Amino acid sequence: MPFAHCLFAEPLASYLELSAADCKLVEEAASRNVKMIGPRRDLVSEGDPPDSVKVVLEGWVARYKQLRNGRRQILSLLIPGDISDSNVFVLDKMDHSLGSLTPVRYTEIGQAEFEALAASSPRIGKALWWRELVEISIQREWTTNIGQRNAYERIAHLLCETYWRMQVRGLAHGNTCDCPLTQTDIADATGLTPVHVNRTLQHLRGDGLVELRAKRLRITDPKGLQAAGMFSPSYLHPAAPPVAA
Amino acid sequence: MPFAHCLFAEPLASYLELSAADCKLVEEAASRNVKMIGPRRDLVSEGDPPDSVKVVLEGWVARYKQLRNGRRQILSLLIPGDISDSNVFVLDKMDHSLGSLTPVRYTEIGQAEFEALAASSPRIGKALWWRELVEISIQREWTTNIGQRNAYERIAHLLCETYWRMQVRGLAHGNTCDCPLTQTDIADATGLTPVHVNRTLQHLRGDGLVELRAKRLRITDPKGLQAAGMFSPSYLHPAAPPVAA
DNA sequence: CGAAGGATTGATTAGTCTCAACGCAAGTGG
DNA sequence: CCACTTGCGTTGAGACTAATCAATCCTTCG
Repeated sequence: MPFAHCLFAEPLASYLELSAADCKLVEEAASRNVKMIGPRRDLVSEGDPPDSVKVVLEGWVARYKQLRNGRRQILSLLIPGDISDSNVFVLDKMDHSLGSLTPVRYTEIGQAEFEALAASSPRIGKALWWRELVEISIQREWTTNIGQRNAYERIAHLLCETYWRMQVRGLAHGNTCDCPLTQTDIADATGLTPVHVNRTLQHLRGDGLVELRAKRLRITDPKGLQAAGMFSPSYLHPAAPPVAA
Repeated sequence: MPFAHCLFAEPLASYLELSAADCKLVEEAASRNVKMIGPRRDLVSEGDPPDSVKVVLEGWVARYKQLRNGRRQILSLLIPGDISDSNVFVLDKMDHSLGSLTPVRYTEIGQAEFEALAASSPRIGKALWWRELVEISIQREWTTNIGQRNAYERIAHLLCETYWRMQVRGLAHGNTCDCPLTQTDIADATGLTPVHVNRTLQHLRGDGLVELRAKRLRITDPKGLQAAGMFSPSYLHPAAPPVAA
């Protein structure tokens, strides 16, 4: 299944030069147990015992926490090719949920299979650690984004990061890419109100930096947007091409 | 060196029942290359190539990012027994810094030694993954804290978490523990201003929940503070005793 | 004793939230 | 094929949280 190969094995391979044999192992693991789910549904809910690692093949997934007072925080976005936490098995239960933003096609890899995969080659094991470190690195950047930047900067940063990640996966075309986020999603990801997100997006649009309409993101001024969001991609630790400038 | 044992090996051991032999390995790794550093100095700076894993033996360390506009975000706090990221070696360079808040005694474990340790026993490897997952879990909670809670709740949550972690390590006495954070540190950790932190602490104190004076934290109303901060320790995935109530 | 860092206070302003309404487009059922 | 529904985006007015600026106080320490 070339699709699974392209999106799961390749990001790992690009960093670590996995051997053809390694790639085959990864590819197989990611094509064994493919599932589909509709939009706005939980793949895993808080409290569930973690029983498998998920690999997103198609569509977007949000990692989020729901608070008792009704508010929710989106913690991260999983785009095609992303993996939910490696080795979650060592935890007793999920402290957050994974929910689809779109219809999603994904793979589940069980504990035994995952551990076999991780142990099958030192390079694969290392690649999985790398993915995990990049994930925590992104999480730290989000903490910083919400803690230190104002609405305008936050949203600019989020959109920059999103476009950048899509583009590294080969999912961008020119200055545009899919982006199924609603303004409410953006609000939940940035710690703002939907109303304020709306006004801020208008502001960004008015400044000629980005447009976000009909589930598509178009970056009209890449340099400007990066500057506005104080975005510097080093925290993504990419073995990757620079953004189209 | 029983101290290193107690603070580094034991947290791992408590979760995974490391064998005596495993403990010895961990203990040895953590006592080989001990260093000291004064307060308010960087152990590692952004941009440095990561060459070792650090284990905090004594004192507090903050993981932080410095922004160009002068603001800084404290990303997490390392208390005695904590490790900086396992396997950082797979990254090209640090995207944040580690700075001491107090005089700190710590250990550096180089790449070869660390990898040997991780591979020396499946239980140790698993324990290191567990630590890493707990760390990312805490980071997610911080994102949520800053994104969704107001100043009063944020600070209550931070102090709850801090006390809880200290107490799990055996570093609390009754309802008090050391806490070298200045109000400016708390501000940088919660995305607030020092001035507002000051007023909010007065508020918390006035409500009889906590006191923070002379580098000591005293929780005067544990239940109340947990409620105020919406604190529930499940995200710490503790194999641990409940907080003194 | 003087210096310096940290804590505290006051007055003012800015950024963001809240509440409430309305618009628009796509999908659905009669 | 049209009327209704529903989800999402947009707008306005007013309230409030937290930021800013600036000064003073307290404590610790050399």
